Amino acid sequence: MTEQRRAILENLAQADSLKSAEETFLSLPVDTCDLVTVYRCLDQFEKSGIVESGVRENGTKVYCLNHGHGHHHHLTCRSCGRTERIDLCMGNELEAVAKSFGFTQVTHVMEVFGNCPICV
Amino acid sequence: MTEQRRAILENLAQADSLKSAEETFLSLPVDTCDLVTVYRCLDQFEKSGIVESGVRENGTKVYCLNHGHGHHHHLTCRSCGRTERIDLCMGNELEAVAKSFGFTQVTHVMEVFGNCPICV
DNA sequence: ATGAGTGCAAATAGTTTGCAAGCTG
DNA sequence: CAGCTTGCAAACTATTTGCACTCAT
Repeated sequence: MTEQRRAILENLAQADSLKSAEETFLSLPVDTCDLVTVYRCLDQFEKSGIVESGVRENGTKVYCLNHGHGHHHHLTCRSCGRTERIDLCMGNELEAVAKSFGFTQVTHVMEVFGNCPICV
Repeated sequence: MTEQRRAILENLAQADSLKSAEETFLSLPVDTCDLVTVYRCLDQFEKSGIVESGVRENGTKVYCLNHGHGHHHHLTCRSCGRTERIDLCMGNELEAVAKSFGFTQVTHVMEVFGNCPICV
């Protein structure tokens, strides 16, 4: 556990919405670490289950801390990026269908987008 | 309706799985058109509702013809790209939740991934 | 002929990799 | 000390943009 990793995790902990690697990097105190390091850390955090990830409409990967609250999804404002947590998920049903096709190691990505009330 | 567009649509019509712009381009007869044209056409087809799009795990955008069968999702093999259609969708529930947060113009992306029986 | 559609080149965004140097345990 | 971690530079992938040219209507 290095200074950089601690900083990244702290940053994510305070975030109220999902952030991309670059956004995380930019919201870190200057010279905390390199952007590449952020990519590498987030990637690793995800693999070890410390953070969860999602995708924006354009494919950008975004991350949030996995507070142990289990699997969930997000509703993201297209315009300001603000996010709300959504607990709806059909993971089990999906897994069942996928298994009926013989697929294994099933995972899914679901992201909901809209324009939040503030952004009209 | 140009020769290029017809070719792209025909190509999509024969495809048995979702394809990215580049994959579509590569499966087209040589010199049918430029890769940029494929991007532009797919983008426009999507806007006019002729095709639907999804995202791969890595964020790549993929497309398939919208046969008028309505909104649906896909189960994609991580390894060979083969896809199966999934009719499960909680679009309405999501929309309801989103609206309760005051969000408008709600859309969602959902993609399911796994390893198909052939690819182990 | 007029505007939509196209090709080519170049720019951009997001992400990954190689490698040498630095820190952590 | 050994190995994981970092920084920097550079490569790469997917996608977008500018602009002049061409084709369909």
